[in-house]
Amino acid sequence: MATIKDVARLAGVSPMTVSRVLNGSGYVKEETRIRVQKAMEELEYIPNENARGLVNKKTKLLSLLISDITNPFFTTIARGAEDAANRLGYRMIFGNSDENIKKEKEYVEMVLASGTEGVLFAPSGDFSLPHLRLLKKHQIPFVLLDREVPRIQADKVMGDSRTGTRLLIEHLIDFGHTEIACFSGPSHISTARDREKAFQETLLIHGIQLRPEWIIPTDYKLEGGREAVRQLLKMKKRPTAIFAANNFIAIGAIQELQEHGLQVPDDISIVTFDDLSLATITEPFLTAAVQPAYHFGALGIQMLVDRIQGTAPSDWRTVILPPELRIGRSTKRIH
Amino acid sequence: MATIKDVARLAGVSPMTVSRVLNGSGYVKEETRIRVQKAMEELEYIPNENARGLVNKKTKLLSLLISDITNPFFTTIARGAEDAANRLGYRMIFGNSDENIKKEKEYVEMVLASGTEGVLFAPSGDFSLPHLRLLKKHQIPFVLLDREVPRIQADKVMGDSRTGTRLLIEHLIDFGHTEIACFSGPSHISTARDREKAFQETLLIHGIQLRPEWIIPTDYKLEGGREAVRQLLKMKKRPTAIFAANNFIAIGAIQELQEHGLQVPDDISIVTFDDLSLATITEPFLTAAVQPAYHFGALGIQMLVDRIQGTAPSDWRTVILPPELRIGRSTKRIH
DNA sequence: GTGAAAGCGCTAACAA
DNA sequence: TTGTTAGCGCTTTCAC
Repeated sequence: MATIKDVARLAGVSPMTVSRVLNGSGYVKEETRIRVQKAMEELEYIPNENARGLVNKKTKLLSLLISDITNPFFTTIARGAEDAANRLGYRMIFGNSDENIKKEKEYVEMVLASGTEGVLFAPSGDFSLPHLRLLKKHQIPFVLLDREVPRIQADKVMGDSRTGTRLLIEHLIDFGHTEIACFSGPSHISTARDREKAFQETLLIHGIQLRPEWIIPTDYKLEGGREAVRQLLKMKKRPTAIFAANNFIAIGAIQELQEHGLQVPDDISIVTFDDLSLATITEPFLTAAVQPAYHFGALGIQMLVDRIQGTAPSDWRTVILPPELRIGRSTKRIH
Repeated sequence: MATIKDVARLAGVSPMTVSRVLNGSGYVKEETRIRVQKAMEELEYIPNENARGLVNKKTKLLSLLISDITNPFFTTIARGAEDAANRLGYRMIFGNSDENIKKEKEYVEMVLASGTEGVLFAPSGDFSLPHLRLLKKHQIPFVLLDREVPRIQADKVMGDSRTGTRLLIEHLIDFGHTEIACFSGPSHISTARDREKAFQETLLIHGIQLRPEWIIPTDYKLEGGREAVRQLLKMKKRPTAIFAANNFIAIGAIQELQEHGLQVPDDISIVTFDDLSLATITEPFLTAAVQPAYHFGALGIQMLVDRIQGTAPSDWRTVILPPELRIGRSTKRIH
């Protein structure tokens, strides 16, 4: 592995001159520059970023921490983030916390240890607070993605859970449903709280009686949706529709319903947040409040880089990206 | 940001002692160790991995280069890789080459610059050769994933394109199809070549006449499938079934067919390699040769770490993971 | 224009 | 059991 010294020796200059050529800093005679560049190519020299970072703290490295790499919502965010980062001259590393606070901690420490200049952070939930505090303490700028964390000041790119939920529930009401269950996410995740609250509000506004036993808290995973269905099926009275707080819950629910011989939408309708992008093979199956995931990522990186380069306004910015109602085949008009 | 010196000062020892506590190397009096650990906690000390890597070349960092982060096949690989890496005490960074040789090059350089100990590499195609040579030159071990690259010696985790293709085509034949088109991938990708070849062989074995115009080369993306359909629809004679070389081609094809008023499987059947995991909402829609993506990743990391730690056999190993035929609703019996 | 010296945070090798 | 010295690959500062 060639070092700056090897290049210097081959080019017959000092390491310092090579460094100048590398960084385009200071004055270097055109002739010397060319000689150095030739030497770099010949040795297939690649500057050691660790060493560079050690000296000048500019690693041109950003991190993206997402909470579930198997969820298309987050991988699409990753794509948006990556494209934006490359456009702005930054490299990216990705970490997957897997909705797991311990893994998240490890990644935050790894991020700190790696010399990242900034973090795009999709927190696993409220318990992410200490991790964010840690980033603050180490003066690493970050942008919060998708989920709020109480008691933390930061730039944020958020969805609009309230509007999305309202659109979905009103679509159900429009289709004649008044008996609607809510498969909610974990209460330590802000979007889960917001969606559940908006669910209750929307019913209230439309004068629909709320049945507390139909609000089933679960997690944002397939198994959560399955478990919620099992609970629901034990009850005497069943709803005609389900509002699932995220895509995985919806799919798990559909799978479990299926296994119990219930068809969507014939036996029960279902709506959800976020789609599966690719799963929309023919017409979209899931009726969903679709969020612009790619823009979550791209915008987040933009804000992060603004903050790193000091071009962001001094007060924190929150951008809210609205969801769009996309009607699929998972909902059916009744009555 | 606290350094090892700060910790040393607070604990009243030399940096070297702190280093020993950190690494569990050498002898440290129990009492001293505790004092140092207290100091580390108090300062929320996180060792700078760059500096460590600079010294001892052991960064405990692995890289995964995948060719399309939006493809569930690859994200599932990522999960498998990550789990295995964590289990073995390594951290991971992910890079997405986006099937783009230029981006791939940038990532390889970034990987080299980052001090990664090894790379799990899903090459974008044959043109990845120079990048692999570069890794060799820098003595970074790597394991090739999913795709072969001619003229390179390496450990490999591969699928079995031949068997998978045969299973799919024979399923079609079994369903009465003899007029089958092949939407092939780019010829610079080994799996695409293998699948196309296996397609031809299987037809031959079953005495089915090959129609060269029905072999349509395209890329492994949605748009590729769409474009292939447009070409197909211009022809006088249309097949009753399509063999798509990967999942994205299949989906793009289905979408485009749909837009031309053709239904799958009623008007045309379709089979493909790899599923979309989540897209299998109810029963699986796509009839597919499903590959064990998670194991691709997990096994790849295992082999990589074996190589890094010198516990691998001296000659190169190739593991072939067989696909499984999963019959969905995208194929229909005819005659 | 170019180079020498010093140091970023850490650890291997050697001393004590 | 602990500390000192030197150096990983690079850049900053200052001299020439």
